[in-house]
Amino acid sequence: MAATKRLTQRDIARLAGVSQATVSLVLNGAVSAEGRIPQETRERVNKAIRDTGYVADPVARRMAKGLNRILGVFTYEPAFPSAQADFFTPFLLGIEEAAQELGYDLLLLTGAAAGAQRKIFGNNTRLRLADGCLVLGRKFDHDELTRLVAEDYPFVAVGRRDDAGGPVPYVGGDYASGTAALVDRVRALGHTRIAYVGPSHGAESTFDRWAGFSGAIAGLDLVAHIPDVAQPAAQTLESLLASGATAVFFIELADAIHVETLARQRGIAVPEQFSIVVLGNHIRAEQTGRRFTSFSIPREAMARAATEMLVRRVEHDEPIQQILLPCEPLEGDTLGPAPLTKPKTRP
Amino acid sequence: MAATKRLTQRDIARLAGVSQATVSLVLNGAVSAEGRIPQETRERVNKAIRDTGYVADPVARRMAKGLNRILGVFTYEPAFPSAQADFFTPFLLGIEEAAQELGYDLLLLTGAAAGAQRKIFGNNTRLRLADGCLVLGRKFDHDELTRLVAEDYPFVAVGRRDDAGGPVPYVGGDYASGTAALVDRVRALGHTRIAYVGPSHGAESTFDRWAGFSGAIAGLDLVAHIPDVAQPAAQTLESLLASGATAVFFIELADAIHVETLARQRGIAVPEQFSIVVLGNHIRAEQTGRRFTSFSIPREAMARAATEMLVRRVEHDEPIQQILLPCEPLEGDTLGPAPLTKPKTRP
DNA sequence: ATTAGCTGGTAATACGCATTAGCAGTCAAG
DNA sequence: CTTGACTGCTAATGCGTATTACCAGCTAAT
Repeated sequence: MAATKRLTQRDIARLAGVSQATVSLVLNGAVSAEGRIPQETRERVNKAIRDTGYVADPVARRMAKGLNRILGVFTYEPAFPSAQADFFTPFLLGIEEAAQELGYDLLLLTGAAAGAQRKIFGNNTRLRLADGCLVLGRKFDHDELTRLVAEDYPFVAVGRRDDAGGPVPYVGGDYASGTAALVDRVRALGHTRIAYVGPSHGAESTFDRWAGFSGAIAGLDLVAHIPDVAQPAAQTLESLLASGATAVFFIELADAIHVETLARQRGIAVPEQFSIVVLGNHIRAEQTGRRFTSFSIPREAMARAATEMLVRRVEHDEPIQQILLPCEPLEGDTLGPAPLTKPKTRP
Repeated sequence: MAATKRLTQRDIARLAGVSQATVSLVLNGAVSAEGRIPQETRERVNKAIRDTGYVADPVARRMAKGLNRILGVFTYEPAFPSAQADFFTPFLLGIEEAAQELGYDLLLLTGAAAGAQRKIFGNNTRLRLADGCLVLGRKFDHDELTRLVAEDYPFVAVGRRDDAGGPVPYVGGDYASGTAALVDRVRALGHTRIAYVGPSHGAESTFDRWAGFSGAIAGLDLVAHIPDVAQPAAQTLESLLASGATAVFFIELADAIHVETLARQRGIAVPEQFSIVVLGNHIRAEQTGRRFTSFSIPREAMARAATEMLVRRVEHDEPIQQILLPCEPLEGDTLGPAPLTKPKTRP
């Protein structure tokens, strides 16, 4: 149980009867000194390495070279609590897979919590430990983003982000097109009076949905827009019915569930009398027993793409890119043809 | 958009009109030079730091001091795929929380995958980047464990582990006692003929359950032991019924679910005619609609304790410890009093 | 015999920080 | 006015690696 002293290249060098520099050269394939070191010497060095089980200290490596094949992962909310888990898990999965394939390790920046809201720039920002960083979260801190951009530290956001003193590199989901496609579908099914439940501004993801929506509703009547998401379902349902809408777009799955449940209780058939569309898929939606018509968010693919983009940025200094992945429509069973008689409008 | 060159202490020193050493001293609270640096100088340095947003490079820090407040997390299987997620998530949650409280960041060692099975010791072990490491997984590689122990690298296993050329530091669940307590409960309910479905050896967790089981069944008849877990439920159920057992212990929740479902289909009431006990709780068990009698596995607490132990080991060179946390019984509704007439034994 | 070119290496240095030894200046005591 | 203690700071060094510049020894060409 002899406390094995840390092995260094110097130790290997001594064993192999060469210099530390030679060990390093052998270790690194030494392109610049390709034919320089004969097979025999390599053998001796490699033998010493094998015998001792030496591995280069990654810290020193990074010190010397400036890179360490580590990607930071910053989440604006703790990643694992079950409340968040459903949100982050697919992203983390994609990141982990891509990182593994690319030979990178992941540094979870959990330490830098400043009160309730997490901060990238705490006193002790360890961000720099990593070669680059992926940033996730529902809501970003704009000032921090600005600073990240300004410092031109290599990072990639998962999810589209507005400019922050410059373009932000990201991989997001094309919510706007996804939403627009659903609008088209609704139109094709004969609906003319539609409603929208959810804010039209706020986070980028919210904004994009509204943008896609409002850009696609030509020829349709937006008879109700209920921006307040938190209000009771009964009230929402009342407003919707009163408006004469036959198809409603929800930003929040939760709202859709409440309203649908309530509608069913009141004997209003979905989608026969009333169609519901949710703007984005959500894990655990199946539990409700109802498969809402919506579009898919390719979370895993987004994360993978973001990771790969980050690595390209780190390794090849690739310029900033912004990518939106398509969000395919999900059939579901809450969108049907427009009813011939509008519900409750002609008593 | 001037590409901000990486700031170093030398830059700060220049700005504050002091030496790099002074900056470092100010930065580190400098116990040894407590009163040595006057407030005024500190102010100047701190101002420069504030103005520039300087943060010390953790790599250099680690280089110089040997520690960097990073904990490695090695999982023998990918952590986030949903199949595994249910297994790892509670652990990761506990680790993340504890790490955050203790001011550590987490390094996910994903990179060193060698084929299907992950390896701690790849060519390029990055393990040492962290101050210490937590090791998780259903199945450990014994040789790697041996090596970890031999190198006396600070690590802690989550889950009990057999000696590997020396005691392995771990925080585990006390499956043996948890199992024994369930056996006692079964006995107290009047059962005399019992069965066990699952192997008696293999991973430590399996072994412990069997050990707890076989050590507690004095006075009971073990009328069936079906070590093969993968066989069809019908066959298992046949064997169990044929044996005349009135209470069955399952290692695998999945088996229990299949058998219970089948039993119900055949009109055999659980637990009236037939009691089922599962050795350990499992996330997502609720989805089956049946709450199986079992014991809880305090995964989050285990992970927290392991993290704290690791930090003590790193910071204070604490000697190796082995801790088992109690697994409390879970009432459930699949364990009842022994039936007066054994099912199907007297046709 | 001198030079040029090649082979097989090595010495030296940088990376950014922590830490230790020690230096110049001041002030009080002797 | 010398000594000693103290104050406020800095120079120097080490951590383990990657990399560059360079050197010794040899051969082949001039």
